[in-house]
Amino acid sequence: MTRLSSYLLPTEKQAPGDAEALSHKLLVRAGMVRQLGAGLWTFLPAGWRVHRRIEQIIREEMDAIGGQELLMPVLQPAEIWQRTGRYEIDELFKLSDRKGAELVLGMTHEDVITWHLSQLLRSYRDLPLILYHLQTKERDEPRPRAGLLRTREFIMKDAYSFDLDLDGLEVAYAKHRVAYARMLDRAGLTWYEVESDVGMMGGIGAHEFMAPCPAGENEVALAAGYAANVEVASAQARPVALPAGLPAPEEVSTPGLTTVADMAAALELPPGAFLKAFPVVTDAQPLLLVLVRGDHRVNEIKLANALGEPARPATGEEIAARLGPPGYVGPVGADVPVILDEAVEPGGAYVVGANRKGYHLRGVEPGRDFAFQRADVRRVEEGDTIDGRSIRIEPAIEVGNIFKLGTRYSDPLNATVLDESGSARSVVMGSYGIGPARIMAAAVEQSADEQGISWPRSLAPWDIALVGLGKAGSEERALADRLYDDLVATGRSVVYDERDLGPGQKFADAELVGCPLRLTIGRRSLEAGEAEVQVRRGQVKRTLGLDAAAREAAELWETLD
RNA sequence: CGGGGCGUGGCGCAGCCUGGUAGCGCGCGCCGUUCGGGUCGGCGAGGUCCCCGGUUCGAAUCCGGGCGCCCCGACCA
Repeated sequence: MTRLSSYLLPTEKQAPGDAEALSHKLLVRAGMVRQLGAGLWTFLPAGWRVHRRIEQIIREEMDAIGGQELLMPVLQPAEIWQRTGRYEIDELFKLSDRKGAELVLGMTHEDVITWHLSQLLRSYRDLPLILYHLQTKERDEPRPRAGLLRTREFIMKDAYSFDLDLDGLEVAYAKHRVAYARMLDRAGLTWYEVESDVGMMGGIGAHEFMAPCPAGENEVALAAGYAANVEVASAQARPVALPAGLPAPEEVSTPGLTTVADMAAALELPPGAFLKAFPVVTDAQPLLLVLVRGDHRVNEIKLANALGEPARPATGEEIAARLGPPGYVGPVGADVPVILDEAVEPGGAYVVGANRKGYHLRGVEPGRDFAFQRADVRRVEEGDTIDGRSIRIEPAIEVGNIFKLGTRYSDPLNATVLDESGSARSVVMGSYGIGPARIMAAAVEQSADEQGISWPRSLAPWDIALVGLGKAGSEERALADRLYDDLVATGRSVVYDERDLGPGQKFADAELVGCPLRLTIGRRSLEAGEAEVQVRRGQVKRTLGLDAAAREAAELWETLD
């Protein structure tokens, strides 16, 4: 029985003043969620219904690939995280109990599940295994933002696969890709799977599932047949018109010109005819010079992947000590290794810093005038191409991700099995996460309109909203009461608005909350013997004969997205 | 962590500069009205002005410290 007169659905005309993202505004206005603190959200009854529907879709698809649901604690011994080397992660909440024992709040569950499985797995005959749970995660985010999109506490479905070898992992990984595709299709999202960086999870391969929308905080590079997180994307750069070569580099006076834009204007050359120098420092290298075209940017993740270790920008002192004045740094005559981005033409004549304040060199040819190592370290740009197809970059919400972990966790936690020959082998693991609240926010972002939320059929808090007009106790209300019973009898979930409010408010609320179908009973229904039905998406209205209204509405619901 | 903004009834905001009875819209309660697109009228309730300290006869307002929240960047399994 869901009658709005006694249901906690606190709708608002105005969004919270500090809300920015569309999903943030609408989920609050529609009475689905309320904020408790930075990155801390309460799901109110209607919002929790949506969350639970998403969880159910996830469960069904996990079970379909043989996943077994379990439940692990949020509160975890610190020791396990110390053994895997993840205790130092800043986002990990740390605390101690009354006896002084150190604990953490789990931000994910690789460490715990691997610790368990290290005791439970004995033989290769125990494999393969897929285990999952839906459990709260706690993360001390540097900056929670955008309502449900980045929170400090959230529920995640995380799954873990255990196999004897990499071939087994590939099978489990492929199963999850299928399961995730089904989940997101069933949730009614527009989404794509992209190549991604492995990040702090460690491991040997990863994909992300992205739902494009303006509030997304990830950037995705897309071309026909290609999709990648810009963190790892590669593409063919747009060609640049380079000036004619010179027999040798030639110094030019460029006083006060330290930006590519300033120099491009002064020398009347395109920005792509310059080489920007980024001095960086790594554990292994005291100083490295990274060169990219003037119209390009260094992608620090791709750089770290190319170097095999993270790099940080060199300080002004480090640059001055080994090269020259910051702003005029260049590779010619520099006694440091040079990484040259692949988008730089081998025989081209470029302008570079002269390592002397107020001067640059022009006509510099990589290879002739300085030695280098090649690497793809630039960020892809809008208009780059892949096999001739132009790429675009758009924001997206990361709703899920999957990782090939390998033995990143089984090694330190001694999760081994005996193989057929009787020798111990570390199990090969995969890790698979998906966030119901992000799916919820993405669904709002992707399908809302001027009137409010417009849920995909599979996620709506109720299948049908029934609006009963007229005064309480009126004839049309009695009619609406009967239709409510008929609708419930069809098996569809129904929210019945029998509040003592005017029609405008009821319609506005119904559209804000966004159930896929709305049925209206009013005086008109009495006179004409029909109910009005409105499809939320597109707000198309038609009338149904009262006798068959419930059945026909249920049938219409079946046809919706 | 760097930069910016905000904190005043449930929600959205004004008042602060220039110290002196805390205001507006929405919402809420009651009465009447209306009942297919946020109806109209009347009456009414509701606020530690984020916290602590200081200045002052007097602080929402000025000063100091703290806390909280939002946005941009950094960061982000």
